Amino acid sequence: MLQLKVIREDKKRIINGLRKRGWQAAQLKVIERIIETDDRRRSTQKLLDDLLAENKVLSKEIGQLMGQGKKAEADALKARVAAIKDQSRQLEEQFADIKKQLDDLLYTVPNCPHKSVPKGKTADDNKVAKAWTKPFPSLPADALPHWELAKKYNLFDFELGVKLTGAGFPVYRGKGAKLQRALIQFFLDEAIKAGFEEVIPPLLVNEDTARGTGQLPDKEAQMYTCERDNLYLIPTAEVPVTNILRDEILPEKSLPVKLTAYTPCFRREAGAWGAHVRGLNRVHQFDKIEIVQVEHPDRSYQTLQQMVRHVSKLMQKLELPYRILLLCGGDMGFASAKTFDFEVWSGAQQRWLEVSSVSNFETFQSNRMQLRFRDAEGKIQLAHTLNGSALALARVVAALLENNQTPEGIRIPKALWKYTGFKVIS
RNA sequence: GGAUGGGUGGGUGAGUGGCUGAAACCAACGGUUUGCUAAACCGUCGUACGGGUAACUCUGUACCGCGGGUUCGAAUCCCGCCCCAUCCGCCA
Repeated sequence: MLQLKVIREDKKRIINGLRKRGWQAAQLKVIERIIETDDRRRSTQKLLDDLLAENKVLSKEIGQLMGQGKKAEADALKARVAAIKDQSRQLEEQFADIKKQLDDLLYTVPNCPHKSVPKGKTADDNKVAKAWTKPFPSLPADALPHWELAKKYNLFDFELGVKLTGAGFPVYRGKGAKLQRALIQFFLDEAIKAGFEEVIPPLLVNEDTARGTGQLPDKEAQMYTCERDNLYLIPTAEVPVTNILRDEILPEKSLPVKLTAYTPCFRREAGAWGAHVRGLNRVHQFDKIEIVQVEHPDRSYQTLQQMVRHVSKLMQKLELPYRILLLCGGDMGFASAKTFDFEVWSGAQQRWLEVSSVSNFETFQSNRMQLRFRDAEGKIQLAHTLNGSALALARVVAALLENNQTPEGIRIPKALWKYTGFKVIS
């Protein structure tokens, strides 16, 4: 969530930012409400603190009087303390109430877009940051979409997944499974080469962790839950990996923290089913390699660019036609200040598929998570968090299969040969 | 799942009702000494939210797993919850 201090001191910038997300005057009123509520919180706290301070002093006096055997005088003070207590109880309730109101309001405000983020409402307003200028792969007229290719070459099986679990849980098999594993290994190796430390986190997380990265309360419906144990299946490795640093105060010299993890991701995608979701285009369980960085605020936008370059390199090595979009305010995620999406061209479907999203969250996550560092002057500041998919598998596989189909079989890009052990699927 | 023992600052760990935001030690940081390193010595060394200030200093409150209760006063006593460790059972 946004920092109160920033909302108060930088109100204009925040309001302008929210306008870029398409916020109207009526919605923007929440900013004033937040400031008013915070004013009430402060004045209530002052009253309460003063009362408690008096209480403390009197209590000490009573103790001394009792020690000296001056019982009558002590009793007189006790009466005053009792009155204070009544009052402070009331104030405490008020204070808790105001604080809750304030938090509830803060939870409704998304991150303020960076100044370079274009204004816009929907995906149509996104800017192409890097277009694909080379020709698309030329496929035969009877080119098959990946779900047909999967049947033809026995690579994965949706019906079987339905039998075992339900729709959206594919079973990969044979060379399809091997390809999956090869990609995971390839992506991890590339991340490690780029200086990320690999971690293998739990796939189930507790409530605090889900709250830390903002899945709770914003995206609760997106997650699968284990109610009995009060745990959540992770929708992305971002959740456990970023939370590794929750409630930490890092020394400045340890920045940036660079972590990577391969995990399956579980998403309910409730209500998201419609056109264009056949095959691997949208599934409930998919594999993803995530890269996470915790960075000094002064350097986080350089770091964002560096992460974009890393993902670009992956695309190039896999010989996939891709483009990079700079998301407009209205299409950005709730927590993000700036996001680049990567899309690969899916030859047989003749459409772009989103395979990566690289974002700078600035202090939006770290504020909620209390992820801080001690700067050169010894002051404690919130760190910036960034993350990106590098890469999400299912759709990459879809594009790979479709784009590389030939009459002789499906060509595997050279970069993967040493991982797959085969050059063609036939 | 059953039994027992625990949760205190970055770590170890003392603390049973007021003198405790918390001893001591370790780690860390700064300094003295030193040719360098080490050792020794000195010093600093929790967080959050307020008030005040031009600013540093100053100042109030809260926090000893979480929530509630008793009391003039709670890290300390009582109740509920959560978590952890060990043993047994089960098991990859």
